Amino acid sequence: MATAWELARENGLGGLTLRDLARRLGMAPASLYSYIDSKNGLYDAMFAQGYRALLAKDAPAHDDDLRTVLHNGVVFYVEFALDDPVRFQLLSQRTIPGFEPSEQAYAVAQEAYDYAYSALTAAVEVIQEDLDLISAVVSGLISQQIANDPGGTRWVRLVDDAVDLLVPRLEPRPKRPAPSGGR
Amino acid sequence: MATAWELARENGLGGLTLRDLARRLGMAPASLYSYIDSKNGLYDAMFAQGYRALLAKDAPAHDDDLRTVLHNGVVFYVEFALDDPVRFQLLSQRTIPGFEPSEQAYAVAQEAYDYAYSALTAAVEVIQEDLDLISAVVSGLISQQIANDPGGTRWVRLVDDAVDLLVPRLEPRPKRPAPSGGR
DNA sequence: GTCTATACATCGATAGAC
DNA sequence: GTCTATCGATGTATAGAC
Repeated sequence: MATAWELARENGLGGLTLRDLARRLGMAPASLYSYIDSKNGLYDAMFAQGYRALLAKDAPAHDDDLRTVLHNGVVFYVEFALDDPVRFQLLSQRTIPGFEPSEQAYAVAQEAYDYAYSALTAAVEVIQEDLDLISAVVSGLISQQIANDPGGTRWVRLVDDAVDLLVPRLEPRPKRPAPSGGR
Repeated sequence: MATAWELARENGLGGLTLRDLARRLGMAPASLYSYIDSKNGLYDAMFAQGYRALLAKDAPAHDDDLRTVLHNGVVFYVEFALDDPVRFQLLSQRTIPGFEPSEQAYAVAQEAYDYAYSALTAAVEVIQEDLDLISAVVSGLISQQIANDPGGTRWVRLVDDAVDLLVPRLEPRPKRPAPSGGR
């Protein structure tokens, strides 16, 4: 798996070939089929592993201040994505023709997203549209950064501005701790 | 070109093969090389043609109201993108391994972006960071829509909300100081 | 079980005849 | 311009040695 990621980073996600992988592992290409059932099976394993890496990353501490929570959450995910653009491409964009994550792999993805949003949903009352808007803004920053200024900071440095955009929309609905009963 | 787009829409951008293209055109695969120099050359021609299609699309009329200008502009580009998701993938995402638009094709892209932003830049004073933030939000909405709810409206229907997010950031700096009083 | 060896269809691309 | 023939590389798959 590590070697597969390595090659994907070198030659692009779609540029990954089983023959290259076998060569670097010192194996015959056919031997790979003892570990994977197909190339898409390899992508599927990488997909799940990618989201497990997100789950393994230390989430920012929960906080009372909405802006802090949102800011830390956005930075958390942007860091994760830009740390390995190829991984982001596999996890968040549908770019490999014919590849569809399996049900099990998709379940890991779902769990990871819940994890990534946990601090936010704990801090304020949010509806699905809020999360969708946030995901659009954040993934937009990341994908523009990767596609149009790889290795640079042209869009990453707009993270604070993006948070400023989003905070007012979420602010009017502070979550009440519910002193008596509730929950 | 039309047949190439047709096949790309059917089999995905990366699923386009010269053999399929030749077969549908009733030619031998090798004959294609009288018209293109390589498969990436074909992608390059499609890239330029895609942006020429954006330039050919009727831009929304300029308007005094910032919100209207921004809203129309966002709808203008979102419509263009979702009208042909494969085209959006080629034009705005770096998804084909080894493909890099040529200098000429990139010039068309630049011209198209100036065109797409013309109404906005005419209405208010904007800096590069404003445009980058807008492009991130808009492309984020589009790519999330295509990747996670193809054919649906889950993210498209958030266009108004996205505009609401952006307007306050652009508002405090009206371009026309207004002859003597406030507008 | 894991490997080597090999086969097959398809891919982008080239050479050369007409 | 279009064709046939062919190349090396690729994904996939099977047979069989150890």
